[in-house]
Amino acid sequence: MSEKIWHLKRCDLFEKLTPEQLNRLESRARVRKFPRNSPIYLPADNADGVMLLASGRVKICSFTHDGKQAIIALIEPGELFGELAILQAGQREEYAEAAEASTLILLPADELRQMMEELPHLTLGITKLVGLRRRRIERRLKNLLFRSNRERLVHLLLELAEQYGKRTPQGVLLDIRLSHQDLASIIGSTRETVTVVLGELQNEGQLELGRRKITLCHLERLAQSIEAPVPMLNEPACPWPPAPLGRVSPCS
Amino acid sequence: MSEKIWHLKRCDLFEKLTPEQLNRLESRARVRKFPRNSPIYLPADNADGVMLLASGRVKICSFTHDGKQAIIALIEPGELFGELAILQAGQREEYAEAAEASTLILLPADELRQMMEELPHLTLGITKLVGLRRRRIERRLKNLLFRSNRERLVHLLLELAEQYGKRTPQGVLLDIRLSHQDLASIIGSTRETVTVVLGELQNEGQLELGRRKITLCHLERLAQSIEAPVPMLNEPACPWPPAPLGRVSPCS
DNA sequence: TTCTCTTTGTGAAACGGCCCACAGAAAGCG
DNA sequence: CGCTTTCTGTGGGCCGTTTCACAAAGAGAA
Repeated sequence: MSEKIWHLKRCDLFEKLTPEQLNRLESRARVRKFPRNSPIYLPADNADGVMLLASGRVKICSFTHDGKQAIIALIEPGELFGELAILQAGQREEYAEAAEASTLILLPADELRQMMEELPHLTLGITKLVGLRRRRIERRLKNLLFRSNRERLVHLLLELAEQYGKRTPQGVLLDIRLSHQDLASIIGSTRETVTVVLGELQNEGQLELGRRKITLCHLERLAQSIEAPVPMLNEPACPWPPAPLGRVSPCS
Repeated sequence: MSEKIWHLKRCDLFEKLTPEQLNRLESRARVRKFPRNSPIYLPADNADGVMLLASGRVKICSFTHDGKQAIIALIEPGELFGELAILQAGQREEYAEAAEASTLILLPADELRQMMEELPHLTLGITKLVGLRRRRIERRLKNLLFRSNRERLVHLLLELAEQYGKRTPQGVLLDIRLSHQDLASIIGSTRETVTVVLGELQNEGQLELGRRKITLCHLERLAQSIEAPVPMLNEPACPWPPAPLGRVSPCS
């Protein structure tokens, strides 16, 4: 029980709740665990709850008519997902799947709705969350329209760098395990094309490939090549990363 | 002044406000008119207000690196836009342009934020608005990924039918004047390709083309051909600017 | 370790869509 | 009313992507 509360408090949205409110939310929350690659919810399921990811990693996807999957978003621990259930019951248009073994906390939508009535601040927080994600998706839409596969891929890499990038002596390591197929599912391309383009970028010295591992050597050059702003990394430890002491990026 | 209130009350979001609240909002609102094709706001502008479209039609767009424009959304009278300014001041990523001569009401973001603090119901309404649009855009994203130009175009036509379709003896008329270039800007294609695909669809008897005018003859067949649900038309029993008196929709 | 499944790499052929160039038709504007 | 601008229609060459087929290497499990 204290475990649930601990996770709830970790989520920005709930950190300002009073202990009573937290207890109330906690009493109606349920913890569930999902093994790797198992579905968390399907479009056909009734959307009556919001999920808070405690640990693991979740993919939000939707099936295309020809059986491929499109990845809409990736969810990290501490993030909420399936939050549109608050606004509208019924069915979802997407499904969620555990990319890794995951633990999550289920919050009943009706409870949240009720709390939102009483706590304008909470509602505002939810609105911001929804709005932020909308902005993110609008940006993705814009970056998909009219752009070549190469440009889309580079855009994606920069986005991933912003969220998952860790500075290392070799460059910025994308600290998330994605296969080429996953990348293709995000940018709407094919696995082969992604492999080829990544290979090209490696030959150009812009990045280094490993198995399910990518290190960007020249963030600035990459960004420049598609006329995008250089992303600022969101590194957990030190907010604005003064490079590791005594180290200078070895990129020529 | 009563004109402003009249428009405010027509917006679902504000219909539950008390007269005092309405007056308060009204006193800080400003009316502005824009000629056809003039910019309403630009990405560089400070995002300090939300707009309510009173009459006309607005395009929400963003420029691509190579100078093309991507149309993100179309706004109809009675709809709010630029609403993300409530959540986050600063700059927008998109710009708005009057597709026709338009009148709109400017609501200062800080005033709205303040009212939202006091009126959970209003906040909930805004959240729903943002969420609804997010869902719409997620659907578009899904429909763009992995689909051919033809499929994307048909999808768009069906979407437009849902929102702007009017039944006529010949079929469902899309009651919105869009050029082939506009359609291309929405689905991320080229003007020529849109022209060709529309021509093909006409040859197949699926639709009839006029200048900036499209009539879908076989909604069901069209929907079937891309395995999409048949859209149900949202025919305004009482359209926003109430139709001129003595006029009845001529739908058979 | 050994076996199996996933992931990555590569090449050839076919196709779709883009770009460019041009022309007629309709609509707006003075 | 003419004139200009916008919109639509059409064709050909070209480049990027997909598709398919196959192979090797790493990861994970027993």
